[in-house]
Amino acid sequence: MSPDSGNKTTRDCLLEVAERLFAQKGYDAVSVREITNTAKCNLASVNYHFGNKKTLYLNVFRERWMLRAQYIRACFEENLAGCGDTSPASVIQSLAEALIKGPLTDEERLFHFQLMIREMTKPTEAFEIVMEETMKPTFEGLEQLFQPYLHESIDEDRTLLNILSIFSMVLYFNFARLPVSKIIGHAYDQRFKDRLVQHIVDFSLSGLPVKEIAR
Amino acid sequence: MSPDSGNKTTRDCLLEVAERLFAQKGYDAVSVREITNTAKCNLASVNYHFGNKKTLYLNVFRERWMLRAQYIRACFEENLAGCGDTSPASVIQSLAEALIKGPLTDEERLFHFQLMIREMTKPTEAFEIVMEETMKPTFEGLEQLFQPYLHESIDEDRTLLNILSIFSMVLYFNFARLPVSKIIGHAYDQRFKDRLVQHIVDFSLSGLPVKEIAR
DNA sequence: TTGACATTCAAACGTTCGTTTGATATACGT
DNA sequence: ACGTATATCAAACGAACGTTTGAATGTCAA
Repeated sequence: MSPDSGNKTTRDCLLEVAERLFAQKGYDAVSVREITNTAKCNLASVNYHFGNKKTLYLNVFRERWMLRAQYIRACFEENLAGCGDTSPASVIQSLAEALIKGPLTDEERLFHFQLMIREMTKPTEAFEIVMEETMKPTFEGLEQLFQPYLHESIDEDRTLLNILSIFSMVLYFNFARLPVSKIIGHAYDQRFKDRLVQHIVDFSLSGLPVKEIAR
Repeated sequence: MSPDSGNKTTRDCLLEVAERLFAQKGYDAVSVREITNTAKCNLASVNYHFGNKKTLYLNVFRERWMLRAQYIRACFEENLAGCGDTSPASVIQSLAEALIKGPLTDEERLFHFQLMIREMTKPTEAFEIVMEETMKPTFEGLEQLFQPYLHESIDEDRTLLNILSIFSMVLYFNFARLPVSKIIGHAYDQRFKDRLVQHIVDFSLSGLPVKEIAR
């Protein structure tokens, strides 16, 4: 018997289903039975293919989450190359587009950032993967890109805070779609995403659009 | 037998312990036994005082989370009154200080935002409390405060996006202390919090501190 | 002192959990 | 055709779960 529909292996099918469920509900709220029932395979297959539930969760990050992170990064670099320059405006635009519109489906993007948020609020072993192999390298790259354009008086710490601020916006608008929709008052559709990217670029470059120089 | 130490009632003690554990681990990762053991009271007391585990969780929001939200709001209004004006700079400064340094202890603040994040990633009935009774009124108030200072061409939606962006920073720097510390490379102490408030104000008003007018 | 009520307690309830087992089915080199 | 390795299966394991029970304790007005 093949798992689920299609020609995927049981192992891959388990990873796929597990990612969705872990992202939606969190590790503890998902049972092995729910995973194997959804994947239409036997209860024991989780332990057969991954040893235990915890290792399955870890492999979701190793084999699926990391892959998506690489897609996003590749998309960012492609976007940036298409800009012709590496000005802060181009960098932020490329980054926001890769993260908000990017190469992933809406569903994948939601899962990706939900898993990320879960690891940040209650870190497990997967946190190291997210942190060391994705965030740190990305942030260091951004730091290098921004550095030549920032005032000389800006030290490394302040640059990092700036990057973290941009990141916090992207993160928030990705995982908190429900509250964002509630506040804004309309759907999280393609038009809104375009607007969001533009907003993130504008805000990151200029902050609030205030009238006077009360800055 | 009184629960825990001190003169608190069993009920209050349960709420206090439950808030801490739910914030740290999430609803499903905390058992009723862990709560009652930590609170040094009987296993059955959760069901006696609250009916069931879910209602206890809900009451953590009703009786504790809402209270803290009110403290923070009061602190914000106090800060703003002390500024003498309601310019965006004063508003953001007052808001950031109330949320980052504020009237709560570091621990309380962490729990507060962890619970908030959990409701945003996987909303339960408590989400309505967070959203309707706290976030929406706050955001509407901020909108009113910012409106007169923003360019006439800025519509309501863009103002809300600006507010959400400021909020996303505050939220992120509050709940993601671990990754922030890892990225920045030093502790989340008082000095850092001062610096954080200053950064949030600066970034919200001006965005990235770029050299030229590449804006 | 008594009776009524509120609270705490140890023990048990039935259910679900993650994991293990041993039998069975399938695939493939020899 | 055979033997071995790989994969799936139904069934069961003990442990932990949320909840219930009924007796024991404390409190206080009458």
